[in-house]
Amino acid sequence: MVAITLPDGSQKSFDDAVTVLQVAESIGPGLAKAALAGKVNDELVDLSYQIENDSDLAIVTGRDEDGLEVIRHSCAHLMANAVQNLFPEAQVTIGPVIENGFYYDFAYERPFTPEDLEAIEKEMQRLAKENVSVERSVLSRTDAVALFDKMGEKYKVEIIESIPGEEELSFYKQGEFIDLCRGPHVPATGAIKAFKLMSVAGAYWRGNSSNEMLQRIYGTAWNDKKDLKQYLHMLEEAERRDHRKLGKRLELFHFQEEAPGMVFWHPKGWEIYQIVRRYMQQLWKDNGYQEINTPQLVDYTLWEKSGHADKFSEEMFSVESDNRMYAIKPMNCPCHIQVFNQGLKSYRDLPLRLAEFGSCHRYEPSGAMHGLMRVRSFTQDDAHIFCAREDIQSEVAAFIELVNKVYNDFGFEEVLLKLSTRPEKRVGEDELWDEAEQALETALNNTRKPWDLQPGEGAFYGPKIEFTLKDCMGRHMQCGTIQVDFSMPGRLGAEFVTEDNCRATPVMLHRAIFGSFERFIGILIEHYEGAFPTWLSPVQAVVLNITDKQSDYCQKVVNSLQNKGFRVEFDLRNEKIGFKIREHTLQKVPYLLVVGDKEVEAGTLAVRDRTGTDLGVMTIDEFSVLLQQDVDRLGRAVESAAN
RNA sequence: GCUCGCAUAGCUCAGGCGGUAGAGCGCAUCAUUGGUAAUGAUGAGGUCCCCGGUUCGACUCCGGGUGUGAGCACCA
Repeated sequence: MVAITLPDGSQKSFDDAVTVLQVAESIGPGLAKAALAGKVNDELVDLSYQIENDSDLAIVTGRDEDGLEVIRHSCAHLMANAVQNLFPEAQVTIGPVIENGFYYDFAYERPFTPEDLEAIEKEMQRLAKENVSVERSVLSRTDAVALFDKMGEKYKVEIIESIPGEEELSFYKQGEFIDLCRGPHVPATGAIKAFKLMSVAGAYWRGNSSNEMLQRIYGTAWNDKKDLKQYLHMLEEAERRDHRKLGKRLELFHFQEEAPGMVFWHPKGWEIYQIVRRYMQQLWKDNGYQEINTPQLVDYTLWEKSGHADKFSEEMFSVESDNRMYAIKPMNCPCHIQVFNQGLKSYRDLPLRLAEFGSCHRYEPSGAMHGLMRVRSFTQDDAHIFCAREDIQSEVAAFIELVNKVYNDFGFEEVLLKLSTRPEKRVGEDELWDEAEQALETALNNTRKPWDLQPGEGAFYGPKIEFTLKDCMGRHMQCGTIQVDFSMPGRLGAEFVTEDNCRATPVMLHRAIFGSFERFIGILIEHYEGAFPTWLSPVQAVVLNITDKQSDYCQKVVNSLQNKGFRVEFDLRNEKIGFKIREHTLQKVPYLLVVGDKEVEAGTLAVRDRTGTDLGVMTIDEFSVLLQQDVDRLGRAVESAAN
C-alpha cells in the first residue's frame, strides 16, 4: 500500500508503487493532461517518477512557479536540440533557467546571427509540434564520459568530471538529442507551447574571463501564448521607460564622446538633481549629520595609507603635477577621517556624523557603463558615522528607519533588506565581527520586516546591510547601504579619548541612501516614466494663451505663481492651443493652465493635468492651494495624502 | 576589458551592387489670432564618427581607433 497525501490534505491509496502521472490520471484526465512534473515530499520529479512509499505529492502544471521552471528548462533543451540539428558541429555546455526564461551556451566556430536565431526558433517549433517524448535515464560516470567523449562533447565531459563522485548522473533524451541534466523535464516536447529566442551574446566558459568565449542564446518561455505576449509587452514598456531615451526627449541630460561615462546635465535635469539634493541636505540637518566638503584631488600617498592604491589603482584616475602624484578621489571616506582627525576627539563627541555630497571618479571598464546607471563621475550622498562599538546598533536602527522614509517619499513602497556577514578573507578579530553582526541583526529584527541573510558576502573590513528598492516594474535596484568598518579608522590614525582617559579607535559606519545621485535619478526617471510627481517636476505648470490678447495676464499668472515658489513657465507662441497642449503633455508637465478671454475677464485659469483630465476653472489662489497640496505629498501614494 | 552589432541633418531613421545623399519631426521666414494632443506655405541645414589602406574615384570595400547597444567579466 502506498498512501499519497495531496496538497489539500486529501489522501489516495494505491496497491503498489505508482508514478506521478498515474496519480494525476486517478484525479482526473484534465489534470493528467496538464501535468508536467510532480513534487514528492518537496522534491521536484518527473511525471514518470515511481513513488514507492507513503508520500506528499503535488502535481505540477504550467500554472505553478515550479511548472514554469520545468517548461523553461525543457525549452533550453529543446533549443540545444534544435541547434545541434542545424549546426551539428556546435557543442553544448550548460543551459540553466533564469528569470523569465533561460539560456544555453554553445561552443561554435562562429557567432550565431539573427538569421540563425530565426532558423533555430523554427526548428524548435517543429520539434515541439512533433511532440517528441523526453526520457530520463541514469548512467555510470564511466559510461557517461565515454558517451560524450564519443560525441565529441568535451565541455559535457568536463562538467561530468567536475560532479562529485557519489552523485547519480541522470540524462534526458528526446529523439537523437541527449543531455546531462538533473531534471525534471516535461514528458514530451509538445508541452512547450510559448517561447521566443531573444538575443545572442558572448559569455565566458564557467564565467571566467580567461576562458574561451561561448555563444549564449537567450530565450523566454511561458505556460501559454497569452503569458508570452504579456511578457513581451512588459519588455516594450521597459524600453519606453529607458532613462537614456527619456533623458533626451525630456531634455534632462546628455553624454558625448569627449567625456565618456560623465553626464552633461541640462537645465531641467539639473533642476531635478537640485531638488533631490536639497531634500537630502534637509534630511541630514534633521537627523544629526553635519555637512562637510573635501578635496577632489588628494596626494596618492593617502590612498596608499588607506589601502585603496593596492586594491583599486587600476580604477583610479590620477594626475601628475609639480612632480607629485594625485588621485581624483574614488570615494570620500579617507578624507572624512582627515576631518575627524583634526582636534582630539572625546567620547562625548561621538557619534559624529560627517556627510558630504561627495563627487567621485572611478575608471569603470568601458563595457560596464550604462547611461546614468553606471558612470565614471558621480556624486554620492555619503556620510560616515564615527562611533563607539556599543553605538553600532542604535545608529544602524536609526539609519534603517531613515532609508525607509526616504524611499517612501520618492514613491518606492517596497524595500528589501539584506545582511551580509563575514567573508573568509577579512580583517579584525572574530569577537569584533560577532558583536557587529549581532548589532546589525538586532537592528534588522527590530524593524519587524523580513530580511535576507547573505553569508560570506560582507566586505573584508566589516559586515553590511544593503537596501534594495523595487520599482514600478518590480525590478530590484540596490541603492542604500550601511557598512561597519573596523579597519580604515585604525589605518588612518583616527582615535578618541574614552571615559576612563584612554585612547580608542572609533568604529566607522559608511552609509548612503541614494548611492549615487546619477543612478538614483536614472531609477526615478524609469520608475515614473518621466512623469515625475509634482514636487520633482522641473516644470510644474505651463500657462498657455489662446491668442496674444491674453499675454499680459499670462505673465501676471506666472509671476504670481513663481513668487509663491512654484516652477511655472508660459508658452505664448503663436500656435494653436491644441498644439501647445500636445507639446507640454508630451513633456509631461503636471499642470497646463489655459487662458483665453473668459479667464482674463474672470481672473481665473482653466486647469488641465498631463493625463488629459479637465480639472475645471479656478482662481490663481485656488490653483496654488491645489499645487501646494500636490507638492507636499511628495512621491507618496495619492490615498495616503488625499486632502 | 572580452564577444557580437551599430555610428548618415538638431532628433528619429531611410538609402545606395564604389560615381559626394533623402524623409518626417525640429529650426528660420511669411501668412494665419485660434478654446483643450500636430494650421499652411517657403527656406536653411550634411567632413555620411575619426585615422590609414585599396581604387581613376570611398559615405559605401579593407585595417586600426573612438563612442555606443546587448550580453559576459567587473562594481571599494
